[in-house]
Amino acid sequence: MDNIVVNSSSTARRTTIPSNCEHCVTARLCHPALEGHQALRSTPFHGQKLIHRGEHVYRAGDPFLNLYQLHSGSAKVRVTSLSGLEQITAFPIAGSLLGLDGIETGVYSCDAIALEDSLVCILPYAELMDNCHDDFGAAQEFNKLLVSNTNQHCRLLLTLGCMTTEERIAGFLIGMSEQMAANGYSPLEFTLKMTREDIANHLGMRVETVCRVFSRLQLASMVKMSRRQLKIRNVDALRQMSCG
Amino acid sequence: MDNIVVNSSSTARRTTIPSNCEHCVTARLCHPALEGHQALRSTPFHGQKLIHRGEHVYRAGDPFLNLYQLHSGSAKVRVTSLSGLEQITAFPIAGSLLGLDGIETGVYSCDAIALEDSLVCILPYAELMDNCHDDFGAAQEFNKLLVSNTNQHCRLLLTLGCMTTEERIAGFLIGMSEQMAANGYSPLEFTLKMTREDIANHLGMRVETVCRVFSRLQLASMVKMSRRQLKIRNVDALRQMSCG
DNA sequence: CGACTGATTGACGCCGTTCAACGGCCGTGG
DNA sequence: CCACGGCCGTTGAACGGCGTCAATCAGTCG
Repeated sequence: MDNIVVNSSSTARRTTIPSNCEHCVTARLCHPALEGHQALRSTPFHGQKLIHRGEHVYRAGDPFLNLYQLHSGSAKVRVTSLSGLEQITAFPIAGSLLGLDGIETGVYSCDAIALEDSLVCILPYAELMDNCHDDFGAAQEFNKLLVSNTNQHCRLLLTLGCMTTEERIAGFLIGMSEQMAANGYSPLEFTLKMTREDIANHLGMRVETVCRVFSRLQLASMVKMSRRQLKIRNVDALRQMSCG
Repeated sequence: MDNIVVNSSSTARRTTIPSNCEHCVTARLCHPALEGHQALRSTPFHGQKLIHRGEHVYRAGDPFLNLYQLHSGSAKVRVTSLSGLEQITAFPIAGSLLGLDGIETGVYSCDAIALEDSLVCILPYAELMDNCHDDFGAAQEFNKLLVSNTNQHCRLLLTLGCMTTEERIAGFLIGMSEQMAANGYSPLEFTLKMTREDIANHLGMRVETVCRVFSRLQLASMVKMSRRQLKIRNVDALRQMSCG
């Protein structure tokens, strides 16, 4: 139901609504017509954009105009303090909505950076708001989406505030696994698209500690890792270690 | 402009719109009529509720019906994991809106607990949504409010992920100070309403460490503390220590 | 092929936790 | 009113987990 079609670069230049979007998780927001509301029957399609690995989807400080839905690929969302400290707050994958942080002030407060070549759908916020204006159901869905983001951050706060490094890593892997499953991929075998450095930053640790924990998990036969390729051998043990 | 009238228990049983609310930060959401929109001219007032120190405003797991605006007093918002780990995500004070975490699933995901006897305004979510339906400006304000919440959590993530204990405490005090200033209280002299334990939990530390850092700050003449009464002696040093 | 970035492992030291004891404030009840 | 008890806050000493520094290795890209 939530199937996301995998990146196919041939769709990068389309100017009509991609047929993929019929199965898209937020299709109702993009194209309310699909839901049979008497609202806008059709929403202009504003195209997709190919973001290469390492490039920004948007930057902190840029004027907030669009939301971006990750159609394929993956990214990291990063917040930076005045003094230059950086914290990665999320690793969105296909289906995720990016750019919400700009809603508060009209300026993005985070950076979103592609972890691999990724395709994003451009959703002009003004038009999305128009849709919400006409389709109150969509507006309420949108509210839920905003709060869902907040609640995810709460869980991460709990991780950073209360857990040991082992628990953080275990929880991180379980989370990634579930995210994969929710998108129709294998939950037990996938590749981590981010560096150890990124993982460390996200979890409030150092690279070396991340490596050491990975080594220990491997020694305990809970996972098998070779570079970024991951195979989970004992989900239950991992889940137990992650503190629920 | 953002003045919040201090708790007066005589208002606890009012059944009409309290005159205080004219200056309330979210008055537009509660009472859109005040903004001259052609939407609802008047919104039913659903009363206030006195919450004693230590009592819950709402509990995780309760069905989500109302938002609560803290009219006076203060609270802590806490998220709890399945395994019983707890993390305090915020210390809202007068003017803050509580209960947003329930929007995602229709069930509150956090606990909100009063730190002192506090007065909350009850805002039935359904009626607030009705207002937003009729007054699209209010709906957009509400979106900003939701995202503002998320962005605050991002800053806390940065604190927990990147900062030393001293930087966390300094940042915490600066934050409290600014919150006080924004509400018309003295930014340099106020009382912390939460326990050391609460502060420690919020900042991902232990009580003993919190005490030790406080002691050091006092030794350095940056603050003067006696129990929960706080006087800031050197804001600049504190702000610098807090890592911007 | 060579330089560079990312990943891994070891040795060491420090910051923050843990454990323990004490002091002080406050609410309660006599 | 005072006496008591419990919670909150503070301080000390010792431990240990994780960060720091450094060296090595493995891919990757020019």
